[in-house]
Amino acid sequence: MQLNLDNVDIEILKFLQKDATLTNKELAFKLNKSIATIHERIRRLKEQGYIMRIVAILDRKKVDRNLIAFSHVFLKAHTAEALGEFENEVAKFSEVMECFQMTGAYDFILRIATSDMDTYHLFLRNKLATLPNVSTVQSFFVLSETKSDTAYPL
Amino acid sequence: MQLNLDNVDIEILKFLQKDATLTNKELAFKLNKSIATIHERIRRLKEQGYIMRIVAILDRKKVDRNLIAFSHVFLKAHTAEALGEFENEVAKFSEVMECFQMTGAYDFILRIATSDMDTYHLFLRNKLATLPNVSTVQSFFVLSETKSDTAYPL
DNA sequence: TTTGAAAAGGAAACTGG
DNA sequence: CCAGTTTCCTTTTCAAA
Repeated sequence: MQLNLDNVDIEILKFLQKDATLTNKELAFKLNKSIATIHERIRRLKEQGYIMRIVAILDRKKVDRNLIAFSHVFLKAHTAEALGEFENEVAKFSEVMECFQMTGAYDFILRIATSDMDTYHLFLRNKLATLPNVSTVQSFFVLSETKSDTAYPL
Repeated sequence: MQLNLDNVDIEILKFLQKDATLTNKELAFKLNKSIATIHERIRRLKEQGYIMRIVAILDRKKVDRNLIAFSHVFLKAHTAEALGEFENEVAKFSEVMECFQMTGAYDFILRIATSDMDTYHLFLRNKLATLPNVSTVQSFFVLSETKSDTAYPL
């Protein structure tokens, strides 16, 4: 795939993926460009959808999300409606950070963030397992997070 | 767990998790507080580590990371050194976005981002599978991303 | 596209209430 | 915690190359 980006764009994206509080002035200095050029490049990168959003990343342990689980879910029915309804319902649960439909042995992988094992258990029993089409759920729990990166290498 | 945060802090974090380009002035208006108060709250939230960093989230498909795989890795040896060395080596691979040590049937779950299946295959053969202690790798591929959130509910 | 410069607006630091 | 003020810095805009 050919990226529609030159070196300046790529460098800007690399920096902003790590630290989006960098000012245009700081980026201009790092990249030997004018402030106006940096400004225009970032405007285009947002307009064209390369940069989707700028967000604060929180320390999950400080906001009481100590337990991360990966839940592998297998459904009973596999019609388009069944899949779609599961996706809709599961997206409503605040514990669900991510939902992926998968190839292979499972239908979905969910990443669940809760405060502890008790809370996960309640989520599983009272929310996830009550969805009409859920057949089996296999849960894996994170012991430690070795690498956690939101930045794609460019 | 008792959070060390009042309602104003929580509202600020909710907003900044969604959009960190909001100005202090805008937040002050939304929360009916003074600009000075918002400024001081955010300073403390950063200082105390609630806000770890502010980053740009890119559209991965636009930067040629079309394939996401979850790779379940089982190791041969399970000594502290073996685990630690695997973690170190795997963190160096640019394709590895996340690495979790897990409970249950697998030792690690990796989230791998590559441009396509060929590239994943090369990564698996030439990088991951060459690590000395790797016993088995089971790969699951994302067909579609239904929910993808970096914001923890508060 | 890029640039420098000007205009507009926000952040930071401080006051006193 | 807030309103107001001053200073400084950044963003935004624009005409010209």
